[in-house]
Amino acid sequence: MRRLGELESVVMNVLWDGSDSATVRDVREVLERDRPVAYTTVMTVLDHLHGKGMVRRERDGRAYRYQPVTSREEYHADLMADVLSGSSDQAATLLHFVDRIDPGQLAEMRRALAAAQRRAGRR
Amino acid sequence: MRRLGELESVVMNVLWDGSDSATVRDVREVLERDRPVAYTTVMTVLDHLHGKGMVRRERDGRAYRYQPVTSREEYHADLMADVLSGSSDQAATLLHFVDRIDPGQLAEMRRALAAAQRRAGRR
DNA sequence: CGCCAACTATTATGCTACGTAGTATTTGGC
DNA sequence: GCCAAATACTACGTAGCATAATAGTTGGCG
Repeated sequence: MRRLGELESVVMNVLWDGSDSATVRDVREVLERDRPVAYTTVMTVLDHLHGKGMVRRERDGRAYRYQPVTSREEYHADLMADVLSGSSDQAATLLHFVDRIDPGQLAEMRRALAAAQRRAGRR
Repeated sequence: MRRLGELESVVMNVLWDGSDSATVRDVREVLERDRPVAYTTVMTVLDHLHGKGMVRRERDGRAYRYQPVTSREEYHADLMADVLSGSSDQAATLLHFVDRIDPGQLAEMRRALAAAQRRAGRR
């Protein structure tokens, strides 16, 4: 999966934070709260994101409406799975991984595993 | 944590595959099996890796001997932990994550979690 | 039904990281 | 003390990203 640049991440977060699809104008309005940015800059970034398969778009009058292909959490999960699959010793990597994360996250992980097991059992 | 480039990854893998520390010459010899590469190129890359904190080095006569700071698996685990900590909803991310990995890895994860729990209990 | 504001498409420029390597300088051992 | 081998310094090309200007298109209103 392609890595995102700084502005690309910011734009994705705007889309993820928004309740539904957004136009270039919509995204730009949010960005403008922090700093000036040209309409075409936002447009180019959204076009890049579209090229990377991060967003879907559809016509709405003259404009496109953009929306994320995956949720923010799915995206992060994909990234994590990518890293793991790139490891030559996944078992060892997982051991180190659970070593690195704090107890709260460990508990979450146990819960997630239990849920996965339930799903697997039902199948 | 800094991301690695293509050649940087190759060089790290040479170090990780080697049993002990390696000089620029050593690394270059391995790389030359696949393609020609200048001595200074390897040197620069190792210097970059040193700058990124990926390798440690010590003098050995005129040369440096390089060795990885972390194991390959620790590195991958760090990357995964980085991605997770960058997520705003880590519980949801973990849920998706366990959804993405195959049953064998799930079993590994359960084992890793159990080991972590044992360690935590002993403390 | 034609115009124009709004939007997209195209093109361009600067920056940074990386890959690549040449040249200059240092140094350890014979 | 010399010199081969190593490092230090410098440089250049490429690619991705941030940024945006300009050129072209179009949908809806008057």
